Amino acid sequence: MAKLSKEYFLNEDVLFLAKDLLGKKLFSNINGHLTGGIIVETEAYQAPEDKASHAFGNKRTPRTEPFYLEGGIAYVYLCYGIHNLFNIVTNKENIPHAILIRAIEPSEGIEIMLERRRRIKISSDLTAGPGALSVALGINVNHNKEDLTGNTIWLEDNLKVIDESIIKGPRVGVAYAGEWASMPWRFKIKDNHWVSKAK
DNA sequence: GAGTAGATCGGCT
DNA sequence: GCCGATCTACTCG
Repeated sequence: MAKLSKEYFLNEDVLFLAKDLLGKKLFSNINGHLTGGIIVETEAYQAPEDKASHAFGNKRTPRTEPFYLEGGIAYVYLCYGIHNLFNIVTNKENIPHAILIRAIEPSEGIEIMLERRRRIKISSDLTAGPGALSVALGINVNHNKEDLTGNTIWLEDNLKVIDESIIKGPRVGVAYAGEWASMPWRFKIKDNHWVSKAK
């Protein structure tokens, strides 16, 4: 399958991309271990308007720098002091859009992912939720600003998911963002076993 | 099965 | 010094 190109991530419509990424494959090749799966759940963050984004109001701090780079790179940050959350930066330079990958359906390197997650058996929560997914794929804050068209973390074209199979809903864990918290910018594949359990 | 506390630390005020 | 784009384990039933 074809690797997604730089141009793909430069698309100006982050909501389209968040939806379009469903069904595509996310891979990592870290320390010689190939792991990956099909994206089944995403969330779009579109600053500067979006109060739920770290780059709300074009805020610039060392942490938010990746948002302003050209699309096609990773934004990885530490949440709750424990979890590495993996985002894809999109759109042109200086437009702080990003997509949080919330869940994948494991396909490649399942043994490796089980080991990283310290699990014996595969279960539906292996890669469900942004923190869990990063552990399974071996992604951490060292991969911040990583080029997503290279050979460490990349995406590939795969299934086409039709609109009828996509559920839209409000994003998770962003209640502080007021009216922006209720925007239906979370997308997931309907009836998929591998989506996160978050409400 | 549902509900909740605790973990744990960088970023920002 | 406070708190977060979360997960797990543990309780109770």
